[in-house]
Amino acid sequence: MPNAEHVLARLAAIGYRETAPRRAIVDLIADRSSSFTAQDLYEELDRRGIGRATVFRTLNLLHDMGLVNRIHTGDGCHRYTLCEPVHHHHLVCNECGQVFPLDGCPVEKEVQSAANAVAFQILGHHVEVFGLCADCIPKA
Amino acid sequence: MPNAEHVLARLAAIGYRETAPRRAIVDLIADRSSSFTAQDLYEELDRRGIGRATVFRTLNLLHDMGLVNRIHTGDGCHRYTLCEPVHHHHLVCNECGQVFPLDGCPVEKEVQSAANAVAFQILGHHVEVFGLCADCIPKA
DNA sequence: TTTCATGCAAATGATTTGCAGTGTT
DNA sequence: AACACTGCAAATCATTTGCATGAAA
Repeated sequence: MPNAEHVLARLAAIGYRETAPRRAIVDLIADRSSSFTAQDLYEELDRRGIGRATVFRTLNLLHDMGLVNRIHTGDGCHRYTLCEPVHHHHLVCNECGQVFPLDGCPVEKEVQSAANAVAFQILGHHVEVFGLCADCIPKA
Repeated sequence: MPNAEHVLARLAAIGYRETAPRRAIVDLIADRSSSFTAQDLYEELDRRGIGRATVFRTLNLLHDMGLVNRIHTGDGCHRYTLCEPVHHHHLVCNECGQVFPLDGCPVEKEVQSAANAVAFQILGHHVEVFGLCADCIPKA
């Protein structure tokens, strides 16, 4: 669970500048225990004068560096989580966005033999498991 | 591998009308061996006077009925495949969109115990494995 | 003839981009 | 002083929606 300072340090190490907006965004992300959307962050940051574009740009930067995880939901937008750069997936609650990490990856080995059979070179994969967390089951 | 007539019949059975645009769309889909986007279909169908909205509406209908599979790619839009309504996933080529079905599902059992541990109710999941097919490896 | 489906164009919503000004190094 | 970074607004892109017309039952 990388904290805000750690993330900023990583950025600086690669030559990115430590700016106030980036710090604000990373701080905000570090506080979240569950997943969030770009819009969630923007609603907070808009008041502080930080633009939408900066939110998206920073999120992309963090994602490219492997510091945040991008979750492909079905509803048109993405959710993000701040997490360790170890390959894993999540259970994602449809209602509140809370995430529960899954240990290991059920896909990698299982699929490799099928790929070999057709000479397919696997470059990556997405797995998203969605449903309702214990808190939200009553509401539905 | 459901053919066009079969799909139309399924629609009719539930009370949907058999219209010329729907027939054209389903025919076009049935001809594709690989995956396609809504845009792919629209480029063909536009000439025949079929509107973009109808393409999306029909694709949604077919997807809701489980007659096409929706693939969540990273690049902002969806890909679709016509396939049997049995739960499975695919290898998807980043270059040409060709798909290779995977037998079985590596996720369902593997993840259930983790879900039970936190009283999470699984409603569904996405799995997309992407990479390069044998034909496209040389190009990259 | 009643109801569903269509095409069109405008609306939406998430994300990106151009650009001139600003803050970091 | 260079140049990366920012906010803003306009631009994209995929997809949806409102509405009046046209076709299927």
